[in-house]
Amino acid sequence: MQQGPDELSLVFQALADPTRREILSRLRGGPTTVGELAEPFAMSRPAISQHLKVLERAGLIERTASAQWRTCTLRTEPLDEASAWVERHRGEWNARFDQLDEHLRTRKGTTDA
Amino acid sequence: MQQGPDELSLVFQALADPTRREILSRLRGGPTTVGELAEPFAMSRPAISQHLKVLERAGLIERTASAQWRTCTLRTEPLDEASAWVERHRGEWNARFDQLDEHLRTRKGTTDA
DNA sequence: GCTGCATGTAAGCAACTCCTTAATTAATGA
DNA sequence: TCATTAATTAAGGAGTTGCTTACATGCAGC
Repeated sequence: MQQGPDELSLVFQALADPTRREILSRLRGGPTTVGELAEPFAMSRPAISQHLKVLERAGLIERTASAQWRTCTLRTEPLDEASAWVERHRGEWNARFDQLDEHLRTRKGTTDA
Repeated sequence: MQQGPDELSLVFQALADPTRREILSRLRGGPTTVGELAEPFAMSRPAISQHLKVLERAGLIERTASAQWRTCTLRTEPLDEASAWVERHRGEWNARFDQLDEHLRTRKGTTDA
C-alpha cells in the first residue's frame, strides 16, 4: 500500500518540462485537440499523449471525448496552490508574514512542505 | 552535445519534492547548517546532501563553508521566474492579456515554454 | 461490414531520481 | 598525533521518466 506523491508535487513536476509548459501555454488560446497540440512538436504522438497524461494527473488539463477527437481544456485551479507556495517563499513578504504563516499552518495541522 | 534542462525546469523540478520544499520552508527562518536541516527528517544525511545539491543546482540555496559546517542560505531569485510563469497562466488574467502576451513573446522571439 | 482518421496503450530502452551503506575529506580539540 | 564531528562522495539498487515503434481502440462515412 504505497501512496502516490501529493498534489503540489504533481503540479510542480508537471511544470518541470518545457514541452508540457508549452502545451499549457498553447491551451490558453482555448480548448484544443490532441492533434493540433502535437503539431508543432518534433515528437511522436504517443509522447504527447504521455505528456497530456502527466498534465491530467496533476489536474492541469481536462480531456473530453467527442467523436474521434479528444479536446483538451486548461484547468488553472491547481496553479493556485502552486502560486500560493511560491509567493509565500519569495521576496520581502517572508520575514513579515513568517510568524502569521507559521501560526496558521500549525493551527490547521498541515505540513506546508 | 546535449544541453541540460533549462533554468525554469530545474526550479520546478526542485520544488516537486516535499522534502526539498520543507527544507526551503525551514530556511526561511534564516541560514542553517546541514545537520540542523537534516535533523527532523527520517532520512540519512547523504540523502539530504543530495537534496541540497538539487536545490543548489536550481539556484534556490547557497552553501558556504566555515569550519566543518556548511551553512545553507535561501535564495529566492529563481522563484521570481517561476512565479511569473505561474501567474501568467492562471486565473482571469489569461483571456485579457493573452493577445498582448503573445505579441510580446513573438516580438522577443522567446518560446515562453 | 470495411477503410481511414484520431488517439491511446503496450513494450522496451537509456537516463535519471531517490534512497541506501560504506568510504572519504576536512576541520576541531585534547 | 589521534579521535571526533560535519559533511560529502562513491557505488549500487529499485523505481520513474521520456522517448521510441508497434499494435489496439473507437468513431465516421461509404
